[in-house]
Amino acid sequence: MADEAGYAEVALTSARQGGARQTYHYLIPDELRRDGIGIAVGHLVEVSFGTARAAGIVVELHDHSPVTRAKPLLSRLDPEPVVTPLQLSLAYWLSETTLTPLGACLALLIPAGIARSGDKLYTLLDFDLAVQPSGSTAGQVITLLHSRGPLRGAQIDRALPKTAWRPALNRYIEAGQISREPILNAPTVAARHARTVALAIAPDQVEATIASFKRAATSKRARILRYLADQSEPVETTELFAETQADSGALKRLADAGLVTIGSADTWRDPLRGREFVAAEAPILTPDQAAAWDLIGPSIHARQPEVFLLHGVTGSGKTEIYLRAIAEAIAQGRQAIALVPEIALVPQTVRRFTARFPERVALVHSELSVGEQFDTWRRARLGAFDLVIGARSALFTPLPDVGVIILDEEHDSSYKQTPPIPPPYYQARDVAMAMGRLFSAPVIFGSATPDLVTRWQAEQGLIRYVHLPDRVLAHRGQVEDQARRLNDQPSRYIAAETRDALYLPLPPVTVIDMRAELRDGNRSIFSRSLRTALTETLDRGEQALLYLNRRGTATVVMCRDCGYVARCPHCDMPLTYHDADGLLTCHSCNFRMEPPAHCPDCGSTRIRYFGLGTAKLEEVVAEEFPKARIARWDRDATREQGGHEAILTQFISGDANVLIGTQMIAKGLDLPRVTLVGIVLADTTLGLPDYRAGERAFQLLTQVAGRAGRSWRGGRAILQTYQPDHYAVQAAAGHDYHTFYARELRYRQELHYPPFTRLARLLFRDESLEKVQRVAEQAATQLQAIIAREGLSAQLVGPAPAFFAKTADIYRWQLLIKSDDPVSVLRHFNPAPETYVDIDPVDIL
DNA sequence: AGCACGCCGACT
DNA sequence: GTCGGCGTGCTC
Repeated sequence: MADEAGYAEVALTSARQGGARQTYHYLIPDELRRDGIGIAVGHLVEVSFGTARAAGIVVELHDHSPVTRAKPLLSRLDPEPVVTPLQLSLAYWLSETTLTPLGACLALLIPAGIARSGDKLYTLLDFDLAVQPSGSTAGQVITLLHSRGPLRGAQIDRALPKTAWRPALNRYIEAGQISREPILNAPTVAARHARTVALAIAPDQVEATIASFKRAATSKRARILRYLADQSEPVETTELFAETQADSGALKRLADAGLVTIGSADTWRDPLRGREFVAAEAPILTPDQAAAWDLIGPSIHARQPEVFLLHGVTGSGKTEIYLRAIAEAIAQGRQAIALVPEIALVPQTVRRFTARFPERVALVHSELSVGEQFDTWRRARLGAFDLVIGARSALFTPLPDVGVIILDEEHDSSYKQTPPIPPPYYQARDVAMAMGRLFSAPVIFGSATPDLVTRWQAEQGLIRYVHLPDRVLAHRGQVEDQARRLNDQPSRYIAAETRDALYLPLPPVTVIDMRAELRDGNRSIFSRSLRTALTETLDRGEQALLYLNRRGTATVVMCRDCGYVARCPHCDMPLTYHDADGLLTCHSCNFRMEPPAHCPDCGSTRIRYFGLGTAKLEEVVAEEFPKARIARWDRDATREQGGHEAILTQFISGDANVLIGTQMIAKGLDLPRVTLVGIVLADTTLGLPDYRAGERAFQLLTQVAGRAGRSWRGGRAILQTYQPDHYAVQAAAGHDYHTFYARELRYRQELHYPPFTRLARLLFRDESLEKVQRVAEQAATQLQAIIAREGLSAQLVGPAPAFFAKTADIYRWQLLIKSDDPVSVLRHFNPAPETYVDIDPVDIL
């Protein structure tokens, strides 16, 4: 066709070239324009880039090329476009708002396994060379190529690690003795096909056929035929062999005799396979929930791109609103996305959603295998799912028509992609809102402790605020049923009731001043109140949660005589002692060493272990509370004891009655038998030099305290601290979001922090302290010039060493930009390599 | 990632 | 006067 565009504009997605800032134009050759092929926007294509091959996505078609020498496009890698037009719009938006190359943004939208990388293929042409291999680098490569045949660069790298073999080959390549060709690696995933079997004869002929066998009724062949006679569809061979105890030999004989036909079928790798779902019915809404639904429901029905903040304490029934919203979107023939933090840790969350929507649900998070990610992506494209549950990356599932997007615990920091993983450093809340506009779909943010910025946006009228003030225990019938089985009297514990729903008070929180405990001569890690409460709880046969946000045994190892503190030689952070292996460990880079017997500075043997971690806490509880059966849930325990689910199951089943954990235990767990929460030390979160430290501490402490008393048995929390007057501690103890919000907002305004400005953070990294400082200072100079030239309103803070000034032998400096429009400030800034540009960072450590 | 271009030190 | 070190920037 004459009017067909002749050039494709391509954004490169290959891992290495994904950082290319521009897009590139390629000539579409005639053979790719013939019938049935064609190049369209969204196609994944192979191109030549420099001397390499690369993969990219077509983002636009043009009649003319802006460059004179456009290379030809080499091939189309997938017959279907891999991104939809809407997704492409989203990628442009992401690229502009995060200042990340378009190719890197598009790479988020396609499964890891199909974003192929380029390499070079090396072939030995002159076989005489191999006869006398020298010990040189080139000789080693020649020997390798001679014995193994043509190899890719990555294969030679693996055989000769840390060898500069590439330049050594140049003269052999020039002499025509070795060839070097650019190639594109094969995808690391593919559709999985399974062999299937079906009966080739009529089912009623089976018995007669079996009778004609020499060894009759019990043979493997007879079992196969009888099994297949009962099936209406072809059966996968693996299933057939498992069911009949037959093998491929017997099957082959049947196939050769023409009694069965062997076929092939696409099979899907499904992360939810094998889980049993118990369907649950929607309960009647409480009056508060009904009021909330009256606002949200019509918006979904009318396909309004509105954003709601659903503010409700733990247990106030937010999930029921989410489930209704999902049901409404599905009823419209659209799909829903529900994001939850820490999905890999919390199977409970998945169960609550899948119980209501047992069919057509997908689970998406980065811990899935490449094959599972690929298959989930393919099925989503085909419209096989109504609901996608997942971590922030689930936003990019290619659903045809998204009808609602839900972010549960919207304040959670896991919704922000953060260095050091590759960019774009996007905030899932912002992406969700952009998608809501693109799809014309409502977005629901839910939290008991909304992010200050979200709450402020609601106050400004940018987001609609919906409040669920009370905690719902459950519905009357359900509670009475449960209570009867447990021989308990629920009415004793219930504060108020309305219609069908029973309400619960929030657990009272007692703040314990640990300085006063010390003054009174109590040097234990347990205050007298917590000790008494824990004893009583265990005596009553109930469960307790002990929270401490530090792992290990002792967090500081110090010389009593000179004050020397054992520090990581690579990160300069104090080392933590772990009793499990008897080693000092760096929690930043995992460096380990034997604890010193003598002080390396003064030679003293008076080395003491201070500070408290979860491992030490476990020891102390075991010693002092004979009735305690302890489960510990932190990163160390998970590694040692085989996974999150095993530890949780131990506690939920009642095999353990005390759960000790770090912040993992704060997130989304519903543990109805917990009646006591002990916050062993609240201060660890408060001390960090970050403008969000107060907010993070408040959110964490409120969440942990909220784990208590989620059944009619009630509950309480005890919060131990050395800073009982800190406003975050006080507000968390009173479950008082509004006072915290007002106080924190005033502080942000005074110090000029978000939401009163926006931040961008430049993080510079280098092995040399001098160089990193120089690069940071040059960046500051360059930015000042840009700000002056463009007449922008922006303020630079720094450059200065970051709080974590050195990690794994890399020095870190940072520069903050405070501006209402940091993107404009940075748009013309050209960052040096190893510089992270993070707009709206969630922490500045 | 490669490869070219370019600007300073050790050699013919 | 030339070879070669690897810092910087470009690849349609």
